[in-house]
Amino acid sequence: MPNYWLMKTEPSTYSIQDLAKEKKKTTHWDGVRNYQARNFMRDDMKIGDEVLIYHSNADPPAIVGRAKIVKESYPDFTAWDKNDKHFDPKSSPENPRWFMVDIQLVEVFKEPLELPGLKKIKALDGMALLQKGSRLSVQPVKKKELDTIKKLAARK
DNA sequence: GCCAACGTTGGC
DNA sequence: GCCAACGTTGGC
Repeated sequence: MPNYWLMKTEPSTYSIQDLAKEKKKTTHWDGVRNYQARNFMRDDMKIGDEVLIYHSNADPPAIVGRAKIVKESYPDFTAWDKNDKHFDPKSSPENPRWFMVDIQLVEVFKEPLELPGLKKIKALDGMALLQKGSRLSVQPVKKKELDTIKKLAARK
């Protein structure tokens, strides 16, 4: 039983267009420093799981495409790098605190599904992304929600 | 740039 | 273990 996910990124830092330029369109999703998000990546993400990519702090914020998990969790080594923005002195190679997965781009939506529009879709009412105060950068998505998103993306 | 909603830290 | 202070996220 595959799972479905949504992962946020700030396009000014790393956008889906950046992902599209990567070798094999694959990247490691580093920098997550939230325990709940980490647990999803470390414990629940399996190869082949589908992922929606979301641009936060964008104008407007939007779901911009899809990816899939191609490598299951392993330690986020950027946490050990003093010069990294997400350096965490409490994480070490012996006792890693943070984890990441590799994802590969599947599709960049022709037109981004913008947040204000998504809010109007009844079928997405319960979606974690649309809940007030939801800040989780890695969150589960229900099958029904994923299907709705795919349909919306295909319609454009 | 503002600020509400969260998450984390650390004193007690 | 409580909770105030502080830091971060992210829409607007």
